[in-house]
Amino acid sequence: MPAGRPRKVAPEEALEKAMKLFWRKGYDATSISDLVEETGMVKASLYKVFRDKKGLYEQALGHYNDNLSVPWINGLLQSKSSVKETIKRYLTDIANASLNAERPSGCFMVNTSVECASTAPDLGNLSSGYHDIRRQAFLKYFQDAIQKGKIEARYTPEELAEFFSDQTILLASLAKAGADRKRYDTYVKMAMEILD
Amino acid sequence: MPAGRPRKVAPEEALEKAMKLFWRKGYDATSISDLVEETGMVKASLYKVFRDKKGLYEQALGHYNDNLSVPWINGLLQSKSSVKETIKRYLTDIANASLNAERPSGCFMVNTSVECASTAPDLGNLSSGYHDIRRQAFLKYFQDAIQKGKIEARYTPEELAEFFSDQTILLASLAKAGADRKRYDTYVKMAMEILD
DNA sequence: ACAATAAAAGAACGATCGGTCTTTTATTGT
DNA sequence: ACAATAAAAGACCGATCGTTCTTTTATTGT
Repeated sequence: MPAGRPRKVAPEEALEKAMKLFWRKGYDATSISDLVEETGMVKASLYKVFRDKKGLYEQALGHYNDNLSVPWINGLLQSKSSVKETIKRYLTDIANASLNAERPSGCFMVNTSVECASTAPDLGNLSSGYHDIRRQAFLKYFQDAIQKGKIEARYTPEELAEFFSDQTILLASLAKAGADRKRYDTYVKMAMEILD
Repeated sequence: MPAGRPRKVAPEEALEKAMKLFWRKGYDATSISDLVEETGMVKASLYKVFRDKKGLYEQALGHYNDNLSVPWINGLLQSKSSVKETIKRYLTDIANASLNAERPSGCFMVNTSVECASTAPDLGNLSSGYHDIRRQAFLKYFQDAIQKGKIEARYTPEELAEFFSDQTILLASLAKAGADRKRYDTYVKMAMEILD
């Protein structure tokens, strides 16, 4: 342990809580005071550790990608089920998460793209990069599936990756637009038709 | 003309300009000063005419619905082309609009849902209502199309309305997530498959 | 015990926020 | 000409914004 007064809150914990707050409220509507209250970390330390509000947001978004988005997709990639079952699971998992009132609604990456694309282009671009990572994971999955003959190649892997990766954006936004379980079920059923 | 000093800016013009600014920048990131500068209307008059910031936003969103969303869908309803052509036109029109750098990106209603659903629930609910109007228009269209035998009824009108109305949300968000023309084309081609 | 270290605690910064109020100016009806 | 009207013009409000600074306190190494 280094010299000096010990931290009240570990940076990792603070980042986790900041992520959830930004995810729920967005960039502009979340104030530094909100973040101090939520994380329990004192204001000066927030600036010391995370540089400034934008720095904290960037790290929160990276934390979301590393701890939620990427593991989620890796779960997909490693599934031993059929392609249809795997993709359907992915879509319904998003639906379930979106309808879970405990969680912040939507996807942090989508929220960022929509809110920040015009007003904070660097945050928008950062988010676009994470969208690309998700699409690349889908691409890898479909390339493998087609190569192994698990699905017939009616579309290229690139097309399938584009389509299903993009469904993440839609499903994440649906709850915010007022959709309930029934509307989610209808939508997922129809989107799955692309694999029939 | 009533007594008193005449308006520098007509309320209708101010509303139009306020709408575009809110649409582009969002609720929180748009300040009253921004609105004064953009509309040319003095601050006191903005408050006199539109009550407050939220009142102006509500009216701007209504203006968007009445002047952009509803006419757009009415154009759809009155199309004499085939269902597939009509729907494809609707989707590609959104893609074109989204890729047009002149326009604010995305759909004002979607932006509102995503930004405000958690932090300003009344604005979120207002937006949900307009989403419902759009879905109802699609419902009417597909009910009519199926009744007249213009498409085979593989899905109920409700399901088709849900699916294609929801594509609006996705397509509007795609540009914000960094999509280019090619990705739009791929996506639209695949979404159209639901009508094959 | 004591210097060095580093975070907590919280005061303080100028800028801007949404919103109101007073004063001036332009118009209409008489 | 002149009272009535209503918007323009802009000063002004307290609160809050993001950010920095100083002071106090808790810890480590000697």
